Amino acid sequence: MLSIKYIQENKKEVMARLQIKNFEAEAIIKEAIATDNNRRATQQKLDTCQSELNSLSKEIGNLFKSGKVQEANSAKQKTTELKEEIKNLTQELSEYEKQLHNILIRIPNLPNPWINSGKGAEDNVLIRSGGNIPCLDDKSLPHWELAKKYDIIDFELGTKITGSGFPVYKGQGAKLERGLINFFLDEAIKAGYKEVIPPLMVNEDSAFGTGQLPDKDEQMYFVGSDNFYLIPTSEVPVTNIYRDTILNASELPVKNTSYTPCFRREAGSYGKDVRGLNRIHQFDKVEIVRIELPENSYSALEEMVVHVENLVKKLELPYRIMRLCGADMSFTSAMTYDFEVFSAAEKKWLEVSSVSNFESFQANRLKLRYRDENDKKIKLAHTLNGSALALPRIVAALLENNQTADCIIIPAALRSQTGFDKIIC
RNA sequence: GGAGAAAUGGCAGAGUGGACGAAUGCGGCGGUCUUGAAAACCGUUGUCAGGGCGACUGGACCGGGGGUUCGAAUCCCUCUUUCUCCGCCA
Repeated sequence: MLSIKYIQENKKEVMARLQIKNFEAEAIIKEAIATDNNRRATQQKLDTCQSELNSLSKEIGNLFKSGKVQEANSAKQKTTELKEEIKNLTQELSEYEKQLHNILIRIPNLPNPWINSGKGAEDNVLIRSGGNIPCLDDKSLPHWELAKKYDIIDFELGTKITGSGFPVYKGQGAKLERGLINFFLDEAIKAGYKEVIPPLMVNEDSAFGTGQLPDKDEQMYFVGSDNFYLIPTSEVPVTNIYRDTILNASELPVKNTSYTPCFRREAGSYGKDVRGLNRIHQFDKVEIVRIELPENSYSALEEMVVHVENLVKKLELPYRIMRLCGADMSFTSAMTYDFEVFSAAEKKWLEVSSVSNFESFQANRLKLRYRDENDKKIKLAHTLNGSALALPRIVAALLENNQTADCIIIPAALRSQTGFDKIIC
């Protein structure tokens, strides 16, 4: 959420930058400013009334003490009207606050000034690419068939137990999954991230804090009996560790990593890229989350990109890094890099990571602040996160790219984790 | 799940109707002393949204919400959380 103060002070700039996200801003910005002006005027009136009541109350107290009961009682009558007005103004103020809040949460984050607008995914900017795309012969199989051939991932069994999109990993498949999780966690810890294991369900406040609510509630599984949401990413619980917090500047940066399963309903995406592991309802992901001083957040973003790049390099996967254009960026992001790996049998680029700087957008919702060492003022921190990495599509690419006629070769970097160097029948 | 107790500033902990945004201690920050440090002493030290160019200024906040009252940290209702005991249990 953008802060209303910033909007008030930088109206033109805000509108211009929102345009880059193809967001029609003029009407809503005007509405926000008008509502804020009303809010402030109401608060001023209310403050005056309350001040009057306070001093009247003091007077009454003094009158009673000095035994002037008659005068005290007549003074009491004066408060009736004031109290009525205070009641009305309080209600009015809370109405304006609610209104303003409802407006502000509909305004997306400002894209970083470097970002070009674009029309969609086709306008994303290729930053770097690496690795070699393998040449597979005609008999190469897509990963879902490899999964069946080697009996390592069972989609039908998951459908029986739960429903579609809940695969069962078996034998070497399970070990590969666990090995990848350990590999990603170990790499993150080596890079200075602290591992945390958060709850897999969050309350409404947390889901709001990172921006999943109110708009994306249909993407999350909801446990109605307790009003909890199953996390769609560990970004939600891990970032919310710092909700309603004021950190000392010396505590920054905060660098956390966490492995969790992620749960996504994927409502509305049926039939689209859903074969095999490409889009499933429960999947494993290792996430990196950072809280930074504003002046450091972009160098942190670059560091995170390098970290993720090293992971795909070590896995020897062909990859490319795209910087998203305004039109393709998420509501909450100021700058996002997507990582894609090439899955050779499907002949498709698969998104395996998204690394974003949210600047102060999440922090404002979360009330995540720090004390500036120079002017001692409390300011919003910057939050960033990225997948490092999401497992299913990595597994898909590993299976497809490394297949031979009778086995699947495990990349060297992973063998100490899996304990085997190839998957066989 | 049953019974009881509690929730106050960074922490500990006082405060049961007005002078309390809140004693005191610890911690933090600044200073005096010291070659330096410690100790001692002095000062300072919450958040939120306002008004004012500013020095400042008035408002709200004692777990959340509601109520009683001229006036609430204090009384009442309700919710949440924590602790203790009992029951059940990985």
